[in-house]
Amino acid sequence: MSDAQGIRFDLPAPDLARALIGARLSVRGAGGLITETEAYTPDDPASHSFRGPTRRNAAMFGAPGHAYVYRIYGLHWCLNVVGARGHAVLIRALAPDHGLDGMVARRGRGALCAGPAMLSQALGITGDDDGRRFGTADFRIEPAGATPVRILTGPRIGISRAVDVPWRFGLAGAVLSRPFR
DNA sequence: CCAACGATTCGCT
DNA sequence: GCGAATCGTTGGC
Repeated sequence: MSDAQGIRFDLPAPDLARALIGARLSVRGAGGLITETEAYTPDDPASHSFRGPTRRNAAMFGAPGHAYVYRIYGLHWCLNVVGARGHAVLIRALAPDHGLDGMVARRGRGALCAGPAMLSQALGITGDDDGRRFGTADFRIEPAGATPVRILTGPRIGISRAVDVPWRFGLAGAVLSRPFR
């Protein structure tokens, strides 16, 4: 049949993080296959949602399938996909497959999408996208293909708490922010 | 109120 | 490998 199965967003972050590996993210005409994700849950000390709703993390406590975009180090933006209430998945890397010209224009020299802030810059994602719903032509995530993919796991990057929890996921052999070991 | 610190990246050594 | 950039959020007094 022709009905395209959409992604089920209403999941605990670790499950959604795995499901998003190999899915296609498209933002205003640019995007590609998601190759690296990290999961953050409400009872996770490393998560922005750990201390309950605030102005910044409001989207994490909103409806599933929306974006949570936050500013890091006062200068970069990071994109998350909201799952079940208080759960979110950080998109850390992408294998670009369309809209390359725009990405190059926004990124300049260097890797395009091999890190959460690089990816946001390449796709033109900013705080204006915080709370936006995935599902329109200009802002969407399509499910991974039926082809089985090998998914690597490991500890998350750049956090100072719950450093050993293995909630980082990556597509084997793809562009990543850092290698898995 | 004020000080410290990021779910990072880039450039230089 | 190391440190600067840069500012909103957080946590302590």
